[in-house]
Amino acid sequence: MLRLSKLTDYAVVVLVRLAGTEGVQTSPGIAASIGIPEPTVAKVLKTLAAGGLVASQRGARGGYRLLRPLSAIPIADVIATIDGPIALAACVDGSATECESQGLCPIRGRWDPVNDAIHQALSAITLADMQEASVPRAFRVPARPAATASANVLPAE
Amino acid sequence: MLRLSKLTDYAVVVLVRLAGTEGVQTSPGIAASIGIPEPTVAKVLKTLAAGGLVASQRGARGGYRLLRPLSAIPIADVIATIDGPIALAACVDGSATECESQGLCPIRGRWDPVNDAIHQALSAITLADMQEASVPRAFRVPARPAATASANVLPAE
DNA sequence: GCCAATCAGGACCATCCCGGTCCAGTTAGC
DNA sequence: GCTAACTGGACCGGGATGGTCCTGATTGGC
Repeated sequence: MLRLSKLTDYAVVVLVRLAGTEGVQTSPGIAASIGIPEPTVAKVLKTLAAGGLVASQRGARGGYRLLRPLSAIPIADVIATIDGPIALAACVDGSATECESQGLCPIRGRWDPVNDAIHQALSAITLADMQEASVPRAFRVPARPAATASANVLPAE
Repeated sequence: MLRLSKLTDYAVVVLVRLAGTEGVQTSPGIAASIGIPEPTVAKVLKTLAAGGLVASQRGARGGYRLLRPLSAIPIADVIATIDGPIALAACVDGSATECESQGLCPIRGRWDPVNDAIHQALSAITLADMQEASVPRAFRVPARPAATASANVLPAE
């Protein structure tokens, strides 16, 4: 299934959401606007800040803001920030864990080309590619001030 | 981390090992030769047989044999057989599970191009690509009959 | 015709990792 | 000084994964 962590999925949503505004946005505000539990969003944002994808402003009236435009953020970066370096299996050069049967394993280290291929593929696609097209126009939030955000981001339903 | 299941890793090793002989090989024999617990190898082989990558011969003197040369088996097939269809996240068209906040999610369904890119990358690399080159010559088991396999597959070193 | 070897297919369990929550601490505006 | 917000850590439960075992079906040999 090639499982990608759910946190990474959230991160993409959060980043796209963050791109919709010019000022900083608080994690409670973002959480409310995308319908993800607040502590989880906070954790994602903290990780993204540590990874240098977003900037954090502490204190009152603080929040997070995007450091680069979506078009300059390949998904590989997001995945690497949240999930750690992109590597398929344990049998990769970087990993410290040696597979126990390495003396017998006939293809040890051979996952590298596969990893490279995947890394290339993921580096070629940016968040902007994921955002544009086929997104319902209703959700293209156009730089709305965060002030009243928590009140009316939810479509009337 | 983009975790790939360990079973898939085993499957690759098993398939490469299977390619080293012309006749059928039993699962205990393969297990002994690659240093992986026998029941686990049996499970992998069963799955591979169900997926059409190997053929099984039941009864006494039965075993498994490869159906295609390694060069005709893209890793995407192995992964799909063991781990299920290649899909990164839950937010994919094929998945029946709807993400609960789909009304709010601004990029729903947008993982598809990413999945396609990864699928292409994995389809372009075959098991032969992973086997050849940079493998110690000692491990290039040259079509050795399975009869005495369990005794001397371990290179003297 | 019987027996042994081997695959088939399931149930089953333990362990690890992930997702999610919470708390104490720090910073910055008012 | 107080409050709002980020920071960093610990913490815990659930689910998936890896691994084992058992029973049955099939085939070849004696």
